[in-house]
Amino acid sequence: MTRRYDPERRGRIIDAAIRVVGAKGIAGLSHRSVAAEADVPLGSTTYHFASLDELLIAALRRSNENFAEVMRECEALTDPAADLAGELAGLLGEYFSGGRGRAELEYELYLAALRRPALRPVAAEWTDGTAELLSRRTDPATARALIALMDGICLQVLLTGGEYDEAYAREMLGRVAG
Amino acid sequence: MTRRYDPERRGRIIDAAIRVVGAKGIAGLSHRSVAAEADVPLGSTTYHFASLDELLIAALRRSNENFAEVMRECEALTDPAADLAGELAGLLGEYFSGGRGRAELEYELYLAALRRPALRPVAAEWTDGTAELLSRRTDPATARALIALMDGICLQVLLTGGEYDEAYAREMLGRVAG
DNA sequence: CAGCGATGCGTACACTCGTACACATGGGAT
DNA sequence: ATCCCATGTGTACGAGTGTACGCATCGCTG
Repeated sequence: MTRRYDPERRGRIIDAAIRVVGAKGIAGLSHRSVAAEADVPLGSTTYHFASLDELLIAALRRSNENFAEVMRECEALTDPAADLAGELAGLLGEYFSGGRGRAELEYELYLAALRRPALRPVAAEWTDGTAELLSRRTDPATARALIALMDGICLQVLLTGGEYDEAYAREMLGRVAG
Repeated sequence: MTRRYDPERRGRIIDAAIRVVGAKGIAGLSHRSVAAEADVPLGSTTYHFASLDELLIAALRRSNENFAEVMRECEALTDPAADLAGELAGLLGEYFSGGRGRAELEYELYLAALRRPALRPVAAEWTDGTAELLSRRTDPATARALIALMDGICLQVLLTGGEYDEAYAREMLGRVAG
């Protein structure tokens, strides 16, 4: 809003919340744990975010922006000559290459919308935004199905503790893309 | 394992846990809330399930059995003449027809494996079992992809608050099935 | 420069939770 | 018949939580 003594404070609290969720999961997220991680007093977190849901909304939105940037950087996605399925499968490969940590964190925030209606609009923003990005290469319905399949593949890896198989992902994404 | 004064007690606690998760989510699951729902004293829940993870494992396993039974009942899944994609899309239609409650509950238990390694083997059991069932109609890789796509479609419905579109699901499942 | 609202800070309270533990009881083994 | 242990019960404690509230401090506004 207007000026603040510490204009960065709100943002630093969001960053701290993301680190806390990454380290301890949403179950470990509390006003106090965030305050400690951000090195601000307890009252400061409750002032900027009246409820934990508000904080989660901000964290999910930032997480979405991070991923969206990764996809925008992938120029090949807009190149009509490139193999769309292969590009997407490669993207997921990079996504998992840095360990499960990042994927776990971002999916945990995303999946939190299941039980928190307040998060659903933000989750929908991400789905719609990504679908629009992919719509430059296919029709909207196919774009949504590609996202669904990517989500499902990631979940199988994350939930069962398996390994990501890029060739398999490429094959199946290719079938959907047609 | 051997005789108990109340041989049903353990089972009743699991049922109560499922009801609690359905009503308040995993976040609302505690030894006390389960004990109240099952109408047993607090000490009884901590005796049968040393940790909440143990209780979640039992609940997820029971939830899996419920869904597996639904799939077994669907004889068309083994009929080589039937349209596999159409059958699966119809199955999901029934799944959502009774409201979001049941799907929310079962997915919440399933997704809990993301942050609880103890649940991953149980989640993997479900994936493997379903894949095996579907393998009577296609190759194993395609079976897994069908499950992934179904998971992704369900998630899009549940996370964004949208409606389930059976025709769309059938079309996309058909592309994967080939 | 005076005042006022936004922002920041510290503390206290009521509540829930997991856990531990002492004790009761019934059933199967010897 | 006796004993032992799995099972069942009640209570207490310490830790952690959300929330509220009073006070401090800064910056804009008039």
